[in-house]
Amino acid sequence: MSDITRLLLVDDHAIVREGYRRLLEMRPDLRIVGEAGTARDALEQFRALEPDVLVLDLGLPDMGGVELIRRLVQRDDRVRILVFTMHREPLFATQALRAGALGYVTKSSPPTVLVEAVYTVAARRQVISPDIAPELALALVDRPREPLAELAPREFEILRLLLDGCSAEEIGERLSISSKTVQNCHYQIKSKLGVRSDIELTRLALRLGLI
Amino acid sequence: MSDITRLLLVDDHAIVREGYRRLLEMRPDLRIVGEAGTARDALEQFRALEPDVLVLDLGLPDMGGVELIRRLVQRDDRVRILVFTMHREPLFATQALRAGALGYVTKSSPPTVLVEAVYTVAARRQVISPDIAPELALALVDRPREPLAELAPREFEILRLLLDGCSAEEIGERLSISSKTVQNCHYQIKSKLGVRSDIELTRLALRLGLI
DNA sequence: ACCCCCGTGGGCAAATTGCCCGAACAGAGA
DNA sequence: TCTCTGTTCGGGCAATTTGCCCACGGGGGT
Repeated sequence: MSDITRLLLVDDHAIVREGYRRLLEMRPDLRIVGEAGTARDALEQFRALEPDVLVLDLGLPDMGGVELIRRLVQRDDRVRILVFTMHREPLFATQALRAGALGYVTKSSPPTVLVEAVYTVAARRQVISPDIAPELALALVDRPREPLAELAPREFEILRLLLDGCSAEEIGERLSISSKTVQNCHYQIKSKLGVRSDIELTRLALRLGLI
Repeated sequence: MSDITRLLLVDDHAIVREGYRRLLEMRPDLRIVGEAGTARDALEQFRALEPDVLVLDLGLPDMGGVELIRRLVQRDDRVRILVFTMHREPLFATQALRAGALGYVTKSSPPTVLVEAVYTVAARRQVISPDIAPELALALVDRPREPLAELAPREFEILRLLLDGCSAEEIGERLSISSKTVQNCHYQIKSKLGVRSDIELTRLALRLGLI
């Protein structure tokens, strides 16, 4: 095994990606071998390049980040994925880690935290950025059975897109599934969370920190 | 006046800020004189440094970005502010531009768009990133005025009941009107506020302080 | 082998939305 | 007074969505 760690960066904002690309490239033992702005692109490049670590932002335009993690893990459960995102909510972290990510670092973290986390994940060890670790721990202790835990990964994914204001058709297009499936899922979500209107759904999501 | 343009960067994600700091610093006639991660910090540094252009991300932790723009403009209406954000929604752009920002560029834009926009704003000219310009124009043609002022008193009343989670029938009973009238009203409200779903409606109400 | 959950979608009645319309009723102004 | 304009109230009706059913295929567990 080489002593150079090969990275694939996935982030839908090209400028932001360029930014931390430079940050990571300053390390002589890290090499960025590819970049992607969409999940489709990421999957393709991952197959072609076989990077050691995948640095992934959630919220890609064409597929949820969690969904992408699931697919990659399904293909090879030894993939090393470091989630690097702006989302500070414990829910996102738990979803991502449960899906198979090895690390979770927020974009609010100081630059060194990201760099260190890349090395940690490369060594197949788990890491959570310290700024959200306490909340994450508390959230899991306080409410191991919060309503959102009832949601299947896919439902969680679709919920996020719905909360972003996407229509069923838009979501169907992005995820390459029928809009009917999205509508069914929408119904399932409301059913599982015990709300009867989208307004109540949004307010619940607000209370749970999803917005 | 010097031919060097002095910039102040405001973004709550240090890593992201570092990223486009480097991008902008590659231009010899641009100089980043300061950075801030909070609105309070930004105000303080703006007073101290008097930069030519302020590059601002919306969604600071301590104050809304629009509110920060308002305060800066109130102090000196010649400030040159370039909003640089991930938000692609026309609502954010209109709010920011009405508050007094000179430019609005999304983080989905290619790097060169940001750089060009900085020069444009430095020259006191307005700029909108081309990826959202069409939607923004259409949104303004459709609804040129302040959103909530458009609502008739009755519509406002019904809006509040809707936001409380009441169904159309419940509201109809309570107000002694037909549920059909409530539904029509519901539609009128969404139309006037320019939202397409109840989820967007709820989030807009949230931003406007109705919840 | 078995079962169960998950993701996927068809089907279909019931409800809601989107957008048209008109009536009743005010207050404002010529 | 008589129009003009705006608000409230609702009917009508097509198009869409919701609520709830079912089924199929695949993975994982036991």
